[in-house]
Amino acid sequence: MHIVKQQTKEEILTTTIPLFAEAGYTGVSMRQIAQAVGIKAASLYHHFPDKQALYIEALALAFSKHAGFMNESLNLQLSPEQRLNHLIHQLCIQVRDDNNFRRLLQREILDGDEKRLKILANQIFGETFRDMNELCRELNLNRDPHLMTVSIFSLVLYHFQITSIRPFLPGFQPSHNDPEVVANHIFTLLINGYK
Amino acid sequence: MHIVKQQTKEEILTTTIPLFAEAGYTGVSMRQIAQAVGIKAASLYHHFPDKQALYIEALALAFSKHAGFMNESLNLQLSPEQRLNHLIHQLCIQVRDDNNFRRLLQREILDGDEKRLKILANQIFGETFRDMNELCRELNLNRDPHLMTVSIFSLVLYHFQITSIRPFLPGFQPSHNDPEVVANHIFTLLINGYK
DNA sequence: GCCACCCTAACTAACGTTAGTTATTCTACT
DNA sequence: AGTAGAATAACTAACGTTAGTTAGGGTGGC
Repeated sequence: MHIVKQQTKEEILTTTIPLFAEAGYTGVSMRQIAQAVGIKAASLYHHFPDKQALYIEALALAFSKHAGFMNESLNLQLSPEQRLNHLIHQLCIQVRDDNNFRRLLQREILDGDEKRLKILANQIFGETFRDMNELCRELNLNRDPHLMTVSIFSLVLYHFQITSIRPFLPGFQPSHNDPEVVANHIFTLLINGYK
Repeated sequence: MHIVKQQTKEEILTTTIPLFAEAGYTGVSMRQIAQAVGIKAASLYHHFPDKQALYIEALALAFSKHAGFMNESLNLQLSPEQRLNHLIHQLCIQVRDDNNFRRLLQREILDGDEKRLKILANQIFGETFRDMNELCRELNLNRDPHLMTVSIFSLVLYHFQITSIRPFLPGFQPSHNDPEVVANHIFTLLINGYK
Protein backbone atom coordinates (compact mmCIF):
# COMPACT_ATOMS: atom_id res chain seq x y z
CA MET A 1 0.00 0.00 0.00
CA HIS A 2 1.17 3.45 -0.88
CA ILE A 3 -0.91 5.34 1.66
CA VAL A 4 0.98 8.60 1.59
CA LYS A 5 4.45 9.59 2.40
CA GLN A 6 3.55 13.19 1.60
CA GLN A 7 4.11 14.45 5.06
CA THR A 8 6.70 16.95 3.89
CA LYS A 9 4.55 18.20 1.08
CA GLU A 10 1.77 19.11 3.43
CA GLU A 11 4.20 20.74 5.77
CA ILE A 12 5.50 22.83 2.91
CA LEU A 13 2.00 23.97 2.08
CA THR A 14 0.95 24.82 5.62
CA THR A 15 4.22 26.62 6.18
CA THR A 16 3.86 28.54 2.95
CA ILE A 17 0.31 29.76 3.43
CA PRO A 18 1.12 32.45 6.00
CA LEU A 19 4.15 33.54 3.98
CA PHE A 20 2.14 34.12 0.81
CA ALA A 21 -0.65 35.70 2.83
CA GLU A 22 1.81 38.12 4.36
CA ALA A 23 3.95 39.12 1.40
CA GLY A 24 2.19 37.92 -1.74
CA TYR A 25 3.37 35.75 -4.58
CA THR A 26 6.29 37.86 -5.77
CA GLY A 27 7.13 38.81 -2.19
CA VAL A 28 8.11 35.29 -1.18
CA SER A 29 11.06 33.46 -2.71
CA MET A 30 11.57 29.74 -3.00
CA ARG A 31 14.59 30.07 -0.75
CA GLN A 32 12.50 31.76 1.94
CA ILE A 33 9.93 29.01 1.73
CA ALA A 34 12.61 26.36 1.90
CA GLN A 35 14.24 27.95 4.89
CA ALA A 36 10.93 28.19 6.70
CA VAL A 37 10.32 24.51 6.08
CA GLY A 38 13.87 23.54 6.98
CA ILE A 39 15.09 22.22 3.64
CA LYS A 40 16.94 23.63 0.64
CA ALA A 41 15.21 25.44 -2.20
CA ALA A 42 16.03 22.77 -4.73
CA SER A 43 14.23 20.16 -2.66
CA LEU A 44 10.97 21.98 -3.13
CA TYR A 45 11.07 20.92 -6.76
CA HIS A 46 10.79 17.35 -5.72
CA HIS A 47 7.26 18.07 -4.50
CA PHE A 48 6.12 20.78 -6.91
CA PRO A 49 6.95 21.38 -10.56
CA ASP A 50 7.38 25.12 -10.04
CA LYS A 51 6.59 28.06 -7.81
CA GLN A 52 3.21 28.74 -9.37
CA ALA A 53 2.03 25.19 -8.71
CA LEU A 54 3.14 25.47 -5.12
CA TYR A 55 1.26 28.75 -4.75
CA ILE A 56 -1.91 27.40 -6.27
CA GLU A 57 -1.87 24.31 -4.08
CA ALA A 58 -1.30 26.46 -1.02
CA LEU A 59 -4.20 28.66 -2.06
CA ALA A 60 -6.47 25.68 -2.53
CA LEU A 61 -5.60 24.35 0.90
CA ALA A 62 -6.10 27.72 2.58
CA PHE A 63 -9.47 28.21 0.94
CA SER A 64 -10.75 24.67 1.19
CA LYS A 65 -11.32 24.98 4.92
CA HIS A 66 -13.87 27.69 4.24
CA ALA A 67 -15.59 26.03 1.32
CA GLY A 68 -18.86 25.22 3.03
CA PHE A 69 -18.28 27.53 5.90
CA MET A 70 -21.81 28.62 6.42
CA ASN A 71 -23.99 25.89 5.11
CA GLU A 72 -24.41 24.94 8.70
CA SER A 73 -26.01 28.28 9.48
CA LEU A 74 -28.16 28.22 6.40
CA ASN A 75 -29.57 24.78 7.03
CA LEU A 76 -30.58 25.30 10.61
CA GLN A 77 -34.21 24.86 11.55
CA LEU A 78 -34.79 28.53 12.21
CA SER A 79 -36.65 31.45 10.74
CA PRO A 80 -34.89 33.20 7.86
CA GLU A 81 -34.04 36.12 10.10
CA GLN A 82 -32.54 33.91 12.73
CA ARG A 83 -30.54 32.06 10.12
CA LEU A 84 -29.22 35.36 8.81
CA ASN A 85 -28.25 36.40 12.30
CA HIS A 86 -26.48 33.12 12.96
CA LEU A 87 -24.70 33.31 9.65
CA ILE A 88 -23.39 36.82 10.19
CA HIS A 89 -22.06 35.89 13.59
CA GLN A 90 -20.32 32.81 12.23
CA LEU A 91 -18.89 34.72 9.33
CA CYS A 92 -17.53 37.46 11.58
CA ILE A 93 -15.82 34.96 13.81
CA GLN A 94 -14.29 33.00 10.96
CA VAL A 95 -13.14 36.01 9.01
CA ARG A 96 -11.64 37.62 12.05
CA ASP A 97 -9.78 34.51 13.11
CA ASP A 98 -8.26 33.47 9.81
CA ASN A 99 -5.80 36.16 8.84
CA ASN A 100 -4.39 34.04 6.06
CA PHE A 101 -7.74 33.43 4.44
CA ARG A 102 -8.62 37.11 4.57
CA ARG A 103 -5.34 38.28 3.08
CA LEU A 104 -5.08 35.58 0.44
CA LEU A 105 -8.62 36.31 -0.66
CA GLN A 106 -7.82 39.98 -0.96
CA ARG A 107 -4.68 39.21 -2.95
CA GLU A 108 -6.51 36.88 -5.28
CA ILE A 109 -9.18 39.46 -5.97
CA LEU A 110 -6.37 41.86 -6.87
CA ASP A 111 -4.08 39.57 -8.81
CA GLY A 112 -5.99 36.42 -9.66
CA ASP A 113 -6.39 35.69 -13.32
CA GLU A 114 -9.75 34.79 -14.76
CA LYS A 115 -9.21 31.08 -14.37
CA ARG A 116 -8.36 31.28 -10.70
CA LEU A 117 -11.19 33.72 -10.01
CA LYS A 118 -13.65 31.35 -11.61
CA ILE A 119 -12.45 28.49 -9.45
CA LEU A 120 -12.74 30.69 -6.39
CA ALA A 121 -16.21 31.85 -7.35
CA ASN A 122 -17.51 28.40 -8.18
CA GLN A 123 -15.79 26.00 -5.83
CA ILE A 124 -15.35 28.13 -2.73
CA PHE A 125 -18.14 30.67 -2.77
CA GLY A 126 -20.53 29.22 -5.32
CA GLU A 127 -22.71 27.06 -3.12
CA THR A 128 -22.71 29.46 -0.22
CA PHE A 129 -23.48 32.41 -2.45
CA ARG A 130 -26.38 30.55 -4.02
CA ASP A 131 -27.75 29.61 -0.63
CA MET A 132 -27.49 33.20 0.49
CA ASN A 133 -29.27 34.37 -2.62
CA GLU A 134 -32.01 31.95 -1.65
CA LEU A 135 -32.09 33.26 1.89
CA CYS A 136 -32.36 36.79 0.58
CA ARG A 137 -35.32 35.74 -1.55
CA GLU A 138 -37.00 34.32 1.50
CA LEU A 139 -36.40 37.55 3.37
CA ASN A 140 -37.64 39.93 0.74
CA LEU A 141 -38.86 39.73 -2.80
CA ASN A 142 -38.30 43.32 -3.85
CA ARG A 143 -34.57 43.43 -3.55
CA ASP A 144 -31.96 42.04 -5.94
CA PRO A 145 -30.59 38.92 -4.20
CA HIS A 146 -27.16 39.21 -5.77
CA LEU A 147 -26.75 42.80 -4.62
CA MET A 148 -28.00 41.88 -1.16
CA THR A 149 -25.61 38.95 -0.85
CA VAL A 150 -22.70 41.10 -1.98
CA SER A 151 -23.71 43.72 0.56
CA ILE A 152 -23.78 41.26 3.42
CA PHE A 153 -20.37 39.93 2.49
CA SER A 154 -19.11 43.48 2.09
CA LEU A 155 -20.21 44.53 5.53
CA VAL A 156 -18.45 41.64 7.20
CA LEU A 157 -15.38 41.12 5.06
CA TYR A 158 -14.41 44.73 4.50
CA HIS A 159 -14.73 45.59 8.15
CA PHE A 160 -12.11 43.02 9.05
CA GLN A 161 -10.00 43.54 5.96
CA ILE A 162 -9.32 47.10 7.02
CA THR A 163 -8.40 46.05 10.55
CA SER A 164 -4.90 47.36 9.95
CA ILE A 165 -6.05 50.90 9.30
CA ARG A 166 -9.18 51.18 11.45
CA PRO A 167 -7.27 51.97 14.65
CA PHE A 168 -6.10 55.18 12.98
CA LEU A 169 -9.55 56.32 11.87
CA PRO A 170 -11.59 58.73 14.01
CA GLY A 171 -13.83 57.13 16.60
CA PHE A 172 -12.07 53.80 16.76
CA GLN A 173 -12.54 51.68 19.85
CA PRO A 174 -11.02 48.28 20.64
CA SER A 175 -14.51 46.79 20.83
CA HIS A 176 -14.79 47.33 17.08
CA ASN A 177 -12.58 44.30 16.64
CA ASP A 178 -14.92 42.10 18.64
CA PRO A 179 -16.78 39.80 16.23
CA GLU A 180 -19.81 39.80 18.51
CA VAL A 181 -20.07 43.59 18.52
CA VAL A 182 -19.55 43.84 14.77
CA ALA A 183 -22.03 41.08 14.01
CA ASN A 184 -24.73 42.70 16.10
CA HIS A 185 -24.12 46.02 14.41
CA ILE A 186 -24.37 44.50 10.96
CA PHE A 187 -27.42 42.38 11.69
CA THR A 188 -29.44 45.23 13.17
CA LEU A 189 -28.32 47.50 10.35
CA LEU A 190 -29.60 45.01 7.81
CA ILE A 191 -32.88 44.56 9.66
CA ASN A 192 -33.72 48.15 10.49
CA GLY A 193 -31.47 50.35 8.40
CA TYR A 194 -29.55 52.98 10.26
CA LYS A 195 -32.53 53.93 12.43
CA MET B 1 13.33 80.20 -12.84
CA HIS B 2 13.16 76.55 -11.98
CA ILE B 3 9.42 76.39 -11.61
CA VAL B 4 8.32 73.72 -14.05
CA LYS B 5 11.53 71.93 -14.69
CA GLN B 6 10.09 68.81 -13.08
CA GLN B 7 8.06 67.87 -16.07
CA THR B 8 9.73 64.49 -16.45
CA LYS B 9 9.40 63.73 -12.77
CA GLU B 10 5.67 64.20 -12.89
CA GLU B 11 5.46 62.14 -16.02
CA ILE B 12 7.32 59.36 -14.27
CA LEU B 13 4.85 59.44 -11.41
CA THR B 14 1.70 59.52 -13.52
CA THR B 15 3.09 56.75 -15.70
CA THR B 16 4.02 54.68 -12.70
CA ILE B 17 0.71 54.87 -10.84
CA PRO B 18 -1.18 52.45 -13.09
CA LEU B 19 1.79 50.08 -13.12
CA PHE B 20 1.97 49.83 -9.35
CA ALA B 21 -1.81 49.64 -9.16
CA GLU B 22 -1.81 46.73 -11.54
CA ALA B 23 1.10 44.64 -10.33
CA GLY B 24 2.08 45.96 -6.91
CA TYR B 25 5.42 47.16 -5.57
CA THR B 26 7.42 43.99 -6.10
CA GLY B 27 5.61 43.30 -9.35
CA VAL B 28 7.01 46.34 -11.14
CA SER B 29 10.71 46.77 -11.87
CA MET B 30 12.64 49.97 -12.35
CA ARG B 31 13.39 48.90 -15.90
CA GLN B 32 9.68 48.46 -16.64
CA ILE B 33 8.95 51.90 -15.27
CA ALA B 34 11.76 53.42 -17.28
CA GLN B 35 10.60 51.78 -20.46
CA ALA B 36 7.03 53.01 -19.93
CA VAL B 37 8.32 56.54 -19.48
CA GLY B 38 10.72 56.26 -22.41
CA ILE B 39 14.05 56.57 -20.61
CA LYS B 40 16.61 54.18 -19.15
CA ALA B 41 16.37 52.74 -15.66
CA ALA B 42 19.45 54.53 -14.43
CA SER B 43 17.91 57.88 -15.29
CA LEU B 44 15.15 57.34 -12.77
CA TYR B 45 17.74 57.79 -10.05
CA HIS B 46 18.24 61.35 -11.13
CA HIS B 47 14.71 62.08 -9.91
CA PHE B 48 14.28 59.68 -7.01
CA PRO B 49 16.80 58.31 -4.52
CA ASP B 50 15.44 54.78 -4.78
CA LYS B 51 12.45 52.66 -5.76
CA GLN B 52 10.69 53.04 -2.44
CA ALA B 53 10.74 56.82 -2.66
CA LEU B 54 9.34 56.66 -6.17
CA TYR B 55 6.57 54.37 -4.99
CA ILE B 56 5.64 56.56 -2.04
CA GLU B 57 5.52 59.69 -4.16
CA ALA B 58 3.37 57.92 -6.72
CA LEU B 59 1.05 56.78 -3.94
CA ALA B 60 0.78 60.27 -2.55
CA LEU B 61 -0.10 61.65 -5.95
CA ALA B 62 -2.68 58.94 -6.65
CA PHE B 63 -4.37 59.46 -3.31
CA SER B 64 -4.18 63.24 -3.16
CA LYS B 65 -6.85 63.63 -5.79
CA HIS B 66 -9.31 61.94 -3.48
CA ALA B 67 -8.31 63.75 -0.33
CA GLY B 68 -11.43 65.83 0.10
CA PHE B 69 -13.47 63.82 -2.30
CA MET B 70 -16.80 64.11 -0.59
CA ASN B 71 -16.67 67.27 1.42
CA GLU B 72 -18.74 68.73 -1.33
CA SER B 73 -21.56 66.29 -0.63
CA LEU B 74 -21.32 66.74 3.08
CA ASN B 75 -21.48 70.51 3.02
CA LEU B 76 -24.50 70.83 0.78
CA GLN B 77 -27.53 72.63 2.10
CA LEU B 78 -29.66 69.54 2.32
CA SER B 79 -31.22 67.30 4.91
CA PRO B 80 -28.87 64.71 6.43
CA GLU B 81 -30.60 61.97 4.48
CA GLN B 82 -30.25 63.80 1.20
CA ARG B 83 -26.61 64.49 1.93
CA LEU B 84 -26.06 60.81 2.60
CA ASN B 85 -27.74 59.92 -0.64
CA HIS B 86 -25.68 62.41 -2.61
CA LEU B 87 -22.51 61.19 -0.95
CA ILE B 88 -23.12 57.55 -1.72
CA HIS B 89 -23.78 58.35 -5.35
CA GLN B 90 -20.65 60.43 -5.61
CA LEU B 91 -18.59 57.79 -3.90
CA CYS B 92 -19.86 55.04 -6.17
CA ILE B 93 -19.00 57.02 -9.26
CA GLN B 94 -15.53 57.96 -8.09
CA VAL B 95 -14.62 54.52 -6.82
CA ARG B 96 -15.86 52.86 -9.95
CA ASP B 97 -13.99 55.23 -12.24
CA ASP B 98 -10.60 55.27 -10.57
CA ASN B 99 -9.19 51.78 -10.91
CA ASN B 100 -5.79 52.90 -9.75
CA PHE B 101 -7.08 54.45 -6.57
CA ARG B 102 -9.10 51.40 -5.73
CA ARG B 103 -6.28 48.95 -6.29
CA LEU B 104 -3.58 51.02 -4.65
CA LEU B 105 -5.80 51.47 -1.62
CA GLN B 106 -6.36 47.75 -1.41
CA ARG B 107 -2.65 47.10 -1.73
CA GLU B 108 -1.77 49.62 0.93
CA ILE B 109 -4.26 48.11 3.34
CA LEU B 110 -2.56 44.78 2.73
CA ASP B 111 1.07 45.83 2.69
CA GLY B 112 1.30 49.31 4.13
CA ASP B 113 3.41 49.70 7.23
CA GLU B 114 2.08 51.54 10.23
CA LYS B 115 3.61 54.83 9.17
CA ARG B 116 2.03 54.79 5.73
CA LEU B 117 -1.33 53.64 7.10
CA LYS B 118 -1.36 56.52 9.55
CA ILE B 119 -0.69 59.00 6.78
CA LEU B 120 -3.48 57.44 4.73
CA ALA B 121 -5.90 57.49 7.65
CA ASN B 122 -5.12 61.05 8.67
CA GLN B 123 -4.35 62.95 5.51
CA ILE B 124 -6.59 61.20 3.00
CA PHE B 125 -9.52 59.84 4.95
CA GLY B 126 -9.28 61.72 8.23
CA GLU B 127 -11.38 64.77 7.45
CA THR B 128 -13.93 62.89 5.40
CA PHE B 129 -14.26 60.16 7.98
CA ARG B 130 -14.79 62.72 10.71
CA ASP B 131 -17.45 64.49 8.67
CA MET B 132 -19.17 61.19 8.03
CA ASN B 133 -19.09 60.37 11.70
CA GLU B 134 -20.81 63.70 12.25
CA LEU B 135 -23.39 62.95 9.59
CA CYS B 136 -24.07 59.61 11.23
CA ARG B 137 -24.63 61.35 14.52
CA GLU B 138 -27.15 63.64 12.88
CA LEU B 139 -28.96 60.67 11.40
CA ASN B 140 -29.19 58.60 14.52
CA LEU B 141 -27.97 58.80 18.06
CA ASN B 142 -28.21 55.16 19.01
CA ARG B 143 -25.66 53.76 16.59
CA ASP B 144 -21.88 53.84 16.87
CA PRO B 145 -20.79 56.45 14.28
CA HIS B 146 -17.47 54.76 13.60
CA LEU B 147 -19.12 51.44 12.85
CA MET B 148 -21.71 53.15 10.68
CA THR B 149 -19.10 55.04 8.70
CA VAL B 150 -17.08 51.88 8.18
CA SER B 151 -20.22 50.10 7.03
CA ILE B 152 -21.05 52.76 4.47
CA PHE B 153 -17.55 52.67 3.08
CA SER B 154 -17.66 48.88 3.09
CA LEU B 155 -20.83 48.70 1.08
CA VAL B 156 -19.49 50.97 -1.62
CA LEU B 157 -15.80 50.10 -1.75
CA TYR B 158 -16.06 46.35 -1.43
CA HIS B 159 -18.73 46.10 -4.07
CA PHE B 160 -16.40 47.66 -6.62
CA GLN B 161 -13.27 46.05 -5.30
CA ILE B 162 -14.65 42.63 -6.12
CA THR B 163 -15.65 43.70 -9.61
CA SER B 164 -13.20 41.18 -11.00
CA ILE B 165 -14.95 38.22 -9.39
CA ARG B 166 -18.58 39.34 -9.27
CA PRO B 167 -19.32 38.30 -12.86
CA PHE B 168 -18.64 34.70 -11.80
CA LEU B 169 -20.92 34.75 -8.78
CA PRO B 170 -24.51 33.49 -9.04
CA GLY B 171 -27.09 36.08 -10.03
CA PHE B 172 -24.70 38.58 -11.57
CA GLN B 173 -26.08 41.08 -14.03
CA PRO B 174 -24.23 43.79 -15.95
CA SER B 175 -26.35 46.44 -14.28
CA HIS B 176 -24.57 45.58 -11.02
CA ASN B 177 -21.62 47.54 -12.31
CA ASP B 178 -23.69 50.67 -12.82
CA PRO B 179 -22.85 53.17 -10.07
CA GLU B 180 -26.37 54.51 -10.16
CA VAL B 181 -27.93 51.11 -9.55
CA VAL B 182 -25.48 50.24 -6.81
CA ALA B 183 -25.85 53.58 -5.09
CA ASN B 184 -29.62 53.28 -5.03
CA HIS B 185 -29.39 49.79 -3.63
CA ILE B 186 -27.01 50.86 -0.87
CA PHE B 187 -28.91 54.00 0.06
CA THR B 188 -32.27 52.28 0.38
CA LEU B 189 -30.63 49.43 2.27
CA LEU B 190 -29.20 51.87 4.76
CA ILE B 191 -32.51 53.67 5.12
CA ASN B 192 -34.87 50.75 5.37
CA GLY B 193 -32.83 47.64 6.02
CA TYR B 194 -33.44 44.75 3.69
CA LYS B 195 -37.20 45.17 3.82
C1' DG C 1 30.80 76.80 -18.03
C1' DC C 2 27.62 74.94 -15.38
C1' DC C 3 23.82 72.19 -14.37
C1' DA C 4 19.92 69.39 -15.48
C1' DC C 5 19.17 65.39 -17.82
C1' DC C 6 19.89 61.14 -19.95
C1' DC C 7 22.98 57.77 -21.45
C1' DT C 8 26.13 53.24 -21.41
C1' DA C 9 28.26 50.00 -18.65
C1' DA C 10 28.75 47.63 -14.88
C1' DC C 11 28.11 45.69 -10.09
C1' DT C 12 26.26 42.82 -6.51
C1' DA C 13 22.58 40.29 -4.88
C1' DA C 14 18.88 37.62 -5.49
C1' DC C 15 15.67 35.20 -8.37
C1' DG C 16 13.56 30.57 -10.24
C1' DT C 17 15.25 26.56 -11.79
C1' DT C 18 18.23 22.39 -13.37
C1' DA C 19 21.78 18.84 -12.96
C1' DG C 20 24.00 15.50 -10.62
C1' DT C 21 24.64 13.00 -6.37
C1' DT C 22 23.75 10.59 -1.98
C1' DA C 23 21.48 8.44 1.58
C1' DT C 24 17.35 6.13 3.05
C1' DT C 25 13.20 3.47 2.49
C1' DC C 26 9.96 0.31 -0.21
C1' DT C 27 9.13 -3.42 -3.27
C1' DA C 28 9.77 -7.65 -5.30
C1' DC C 29 11.96 -11.82 -6.56
C1' DT C 30 14.57 -16.01 -5.42
C1' DA D 1 14.59 -14.16 4.70
C1' DG D 2 17.79 -11.72 2.17
C1' DT D 3 19.07 -8.98 -1.22
C1' DA D 4 18.78 -6.36 -5.96
C1' DG D 5 16.70 -2.50 -7.71
C1' DA D 6 13.40 1.22 -7.80
C1' DA D 7 11.50 5.08 -5.55
C1' DT D 8 11.79 8.86 -2.30
C1' DA D 9 13.69 12.90 -0.43
C1' DA D 10 17.10 15.47 0.58
C1' DC D 11 21.62 17.67 -0.69
C1' DT D 12 25.48 20.79 -3.23
C1' DA D 13 26.59 23.42 -7.08
C1' DA D 14 25.65 25.99 -10.62
C1' DC D 15 22.84 27.78 -14.48
C1' DG D 16 20.98 31.99 -16.89
C1' DT D 17 18.25 35.96 -15.77
C1' DT D 18 16.71 39.84 -13.52
C1' DA D 19 16.55 42.82 -9.58
C1' DG D 20 17.99 47.52 -7.58
C1' DT D 21 21.59 50.41 -7.83
C1' DT D 22 26.09 53.04 -8.90
C1' DA D 23 29.88 55.29 -11.63
C1' DG D 24 31.11 58.08 -15.10
C1' DG D 25 30.63 60.22 -19.52
C1' DG D 26 28.11 62.99 -23.12
C1' DT D 27 24.89 66.80 -24.63
C1' DG D 28 21.99 70.82 -24.82
C1' DG D 29 20.03 75.18 -22.76
C1' DC D 30 20.73 79.21 -19.61
